[in-house]
Amino acid sequence: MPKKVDHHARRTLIADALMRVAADRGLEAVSLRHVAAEAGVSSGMVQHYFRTKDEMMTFALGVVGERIRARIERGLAALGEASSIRAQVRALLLQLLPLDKTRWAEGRVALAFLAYAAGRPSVAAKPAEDAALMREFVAERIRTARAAGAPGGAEPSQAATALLALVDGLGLQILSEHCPPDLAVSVFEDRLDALFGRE
Amino acid sequence: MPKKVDHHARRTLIADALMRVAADRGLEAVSLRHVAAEAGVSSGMVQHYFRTKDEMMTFALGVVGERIRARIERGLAALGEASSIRAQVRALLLQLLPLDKTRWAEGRVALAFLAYAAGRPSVAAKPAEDAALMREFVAERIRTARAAGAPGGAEPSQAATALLALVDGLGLQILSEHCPPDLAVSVFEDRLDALFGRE
DNA sequence: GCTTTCACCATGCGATCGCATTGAACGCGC
DNA sequence: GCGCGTTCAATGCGATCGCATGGTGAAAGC
Repeated sequence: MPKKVDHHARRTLIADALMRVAADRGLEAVSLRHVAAEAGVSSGMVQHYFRTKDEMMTFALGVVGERIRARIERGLAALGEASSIRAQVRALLLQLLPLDKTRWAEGRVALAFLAYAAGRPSVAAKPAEDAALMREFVAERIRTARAAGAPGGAEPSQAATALLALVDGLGLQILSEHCPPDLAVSVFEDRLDALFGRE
Repeated sequence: MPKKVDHHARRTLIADALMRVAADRGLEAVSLRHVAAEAGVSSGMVQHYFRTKDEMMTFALGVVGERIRARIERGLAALGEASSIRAQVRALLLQLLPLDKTRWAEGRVALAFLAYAAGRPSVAAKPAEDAALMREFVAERIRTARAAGAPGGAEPSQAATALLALVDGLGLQILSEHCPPDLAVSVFEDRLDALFGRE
């Protein structure tokens, strides 16, 4: 075999450029040529690693998902062993809020992709699956917290849906600048208090 | 003056076509030609009523906002005079959830516009203003409900932000099919119960 | 009746799009 | 050292884009 090249690394490099373009010029500015220019490579090379634009988009969407997943995992790991359920759920969902520059840009891209994926079921499948897993995770935590004496309320899976929706909504408000980040966090913490008790 | 034509009606006709295209083929399929074809007019006419594509987009966005506003007003009016505060807030926010075909399509368009308006401050200004008004409306209702004995909680304006965010998030989940509409409604009603008491 | 004014259409320009094609450069197995 | 397959750059095709242009037809004003 000739020239050994790390395919995945190259694809990720290109996907990064795509996200940079999408974050500060909008998804409609994402074209093979623009992405190639942003990545500092030829457009021929982009085509070499992604046969179609859709393939490139889908891959980039996957990268965003993977980044978020990794950040969540890191956040949970940084919590240590004997952390409270509230702290775990808090750590998980806080990673979904666009509170710093990185996550803000990522949120912008995610929003653009959300609109892009609407009506492309094959593209939306993976994120939907991730969301379902997350809901189940949160629901499970609520169940065990309730068993340990946390105040009751709606059905756990329903409460999880509500909490996820609240976080999504807060993220949206931050991205569209309808709400300062710290207000969003405080709203989020209030809801956490109601579910798991104040700490 | 020659031929009298209702400018606003023509523009609305075109905006309607734009929304139909955006709803079922995505915002990136919105072009002067496609919109014109969908509206059954020549592309020259579209250009006659909108000097630039951006002007057309902005107008269409305004139409969506106006539709939502009108629907809210109708919903509130249908409530009659002596309706409870809970019923008023419920009527307002229920109009924001994409519960039927019409509102679902509208939600899709709104989502696409949200991504479009990101990074176009002049486009995003009007929706931001509307959102602020709505938050103030809800906050005010919460204040008067509290004065009349409703259970306390977070600061009214903060509670309003939370409720708005929840509705936004639920809308998102419905649009991306992460959550069936009736579950979203039930989640929403639970939150209403917590704020204003069950009825 | 002639001009003016507005509504509308047809055409096309320059740019950009996604993508296919072609071929050169390069490192490996033989 | 020679063929071979991978990597990547160059080029161009056909389609489509936003938009400018110039023209036509019809109603209103004098």
